[in-house]
Amino acid sequence: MTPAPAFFTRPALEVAPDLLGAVLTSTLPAGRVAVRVSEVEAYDGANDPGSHAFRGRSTRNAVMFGPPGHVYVYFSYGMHWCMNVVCGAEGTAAAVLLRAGEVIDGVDLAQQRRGQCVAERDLARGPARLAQALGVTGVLNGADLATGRLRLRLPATSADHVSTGPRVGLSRGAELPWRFWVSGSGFVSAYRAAAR
DNA sequence: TGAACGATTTCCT
DNA sequence: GGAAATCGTTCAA
Repeated sequence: MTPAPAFFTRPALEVAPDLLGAVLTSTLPAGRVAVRVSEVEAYDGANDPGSHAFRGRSTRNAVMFGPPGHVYVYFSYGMHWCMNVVCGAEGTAAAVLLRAGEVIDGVDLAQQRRGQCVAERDLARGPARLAQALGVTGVLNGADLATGRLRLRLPATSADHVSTGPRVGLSRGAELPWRFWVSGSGFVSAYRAAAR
């Protein structure tokens, strides 16, 4: 089922676990790739020291403050793209980072983007890997999930078992258990404690 | 105007 | 287990 607009108009902490099992499909000139989401992280704008929006609105994070149901794509470490689903009421800057998933359609294209030697299990296991497998870059920043080249489909029933834990790679706010993943899934990123 | 660092990945030892 | 790659954003001066 395609989620109703109201699905996204909730706090990130409520939307995040509901996204587990959802299928994200990118339809671009190169072809179509679909990924079943197995790991996410919640970011709660103004109150969250780990969020890009913690210090207020800026050119980069403007999309987070916009209407929910859109995609926030950012450039990281000078070489990687990562994608979020904007949620919460407009102006709240809440978002959910898609950290990992399983490629269930368009495996050939995903492998072409990621590299022929990459194992199928590793095609979208990690936030930057997931974005690369789907062909997501900055040009899709702000794209609307309802009408754009990216579409989201919710599972008939929510994930059976959900695990929670600390978020990955943050120097601040890392103690909050705002990471969610499908228990026992092999398509989950490897945890690494924040550097520093 | 400059310096530090990051919601990461990959390759090396 | 450790470090490099690489650049836009942010913060300090």
